[in-house]
Amino acid sequence: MRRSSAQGVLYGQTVANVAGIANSDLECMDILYLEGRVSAGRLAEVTGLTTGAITGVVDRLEKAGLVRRERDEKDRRKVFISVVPETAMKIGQLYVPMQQAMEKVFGAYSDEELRLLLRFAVEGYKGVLAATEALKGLLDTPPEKRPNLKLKKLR
Amino acid sequence: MRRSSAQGVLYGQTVANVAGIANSDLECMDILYLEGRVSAGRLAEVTGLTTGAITGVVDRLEKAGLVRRERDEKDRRKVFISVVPETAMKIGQLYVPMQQAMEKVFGAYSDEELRLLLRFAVEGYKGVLAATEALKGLLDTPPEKRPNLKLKKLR
DNA sequence: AATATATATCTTAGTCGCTAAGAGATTTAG
DNA sequence: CTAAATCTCTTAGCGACTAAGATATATATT
Repeated sequence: MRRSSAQGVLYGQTVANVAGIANSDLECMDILYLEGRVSAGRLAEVTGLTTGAITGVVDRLEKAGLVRRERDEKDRRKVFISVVPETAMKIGQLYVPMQQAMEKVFGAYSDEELRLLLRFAVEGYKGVLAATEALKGLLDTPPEKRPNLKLKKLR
Repeated sequence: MRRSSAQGVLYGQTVANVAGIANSDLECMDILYLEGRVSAGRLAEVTGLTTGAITGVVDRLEKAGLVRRERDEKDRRKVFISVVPETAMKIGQLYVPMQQAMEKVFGAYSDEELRLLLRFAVEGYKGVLAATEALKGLLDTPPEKRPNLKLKKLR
């Protein structure tokens, strides 16, 4: 599964490269697909980038016609980002090979087996989230018991 | 699963950040763990970086004491990279939360269910590889039928 | 109402890893 | 025994990122 994950990252890099956008830009497109309309700050949160970096990401994506900025009328400090479906579709096409490959993989399982895989996917995601929390904890609490590499402070 | 994968990438970024090395550096450490002793060129191949970038990666990792360069005595152009286990272990410790979380997830399944998950992992990896191939094919064969974003040529 | 504090995004300067191109060293082919 | 191929490293320049602070708007305090 680690290998699949690594290979999946490579796939994404190729897509970004071909589409002529940066990796982070594509990552943000992905989030926008998954979460829909999202504020700039939330993008920073989810990607782990600074808000300054997100400004750059959205600038590039907007110039490429892939997303739109929309000021929130309720809270005029906020900027919502939303994908422009017609343009974003072109990038989506580059994922067709991946989708087909996955359909083929999943097609080999019975409904009951798929239920197990779904359960695993959900539980696995919870696990990764828990691990992320635990890592943060590991970094906050124990002072000097960690690998004494030169630690850079965490954002 | 896409979400898990994205979150896993974030986890890795945090690890790299804390360890004071670049993302690509950590990715290479990962590959070195999985594949053992590997040539600089192979690292470039697997990561999708240029050989020049790999030189930088290995320079930094070597300076941090995480890997060693070894010239191949059979073919003296080649440079093999291998991890220094004692030092690399310190980074490995940062993956303990992830390992524990995964053990917990997998612990909830019977042997038979685990066999299914293993089968899925193997087939899934094959699928991702196939998709990568298909993507390359998609880029080579049809000339102008692709998303007409400004295409950067592929490495 | 007026001021202070907090929040959300953007701006700027500087840093760092990456690519492209080519150099150096070694191996393989003709 | 020269020529071409292969592998790594070097160099110059570029572009995305961070850190810090500026700007604009919202919320809390008096």
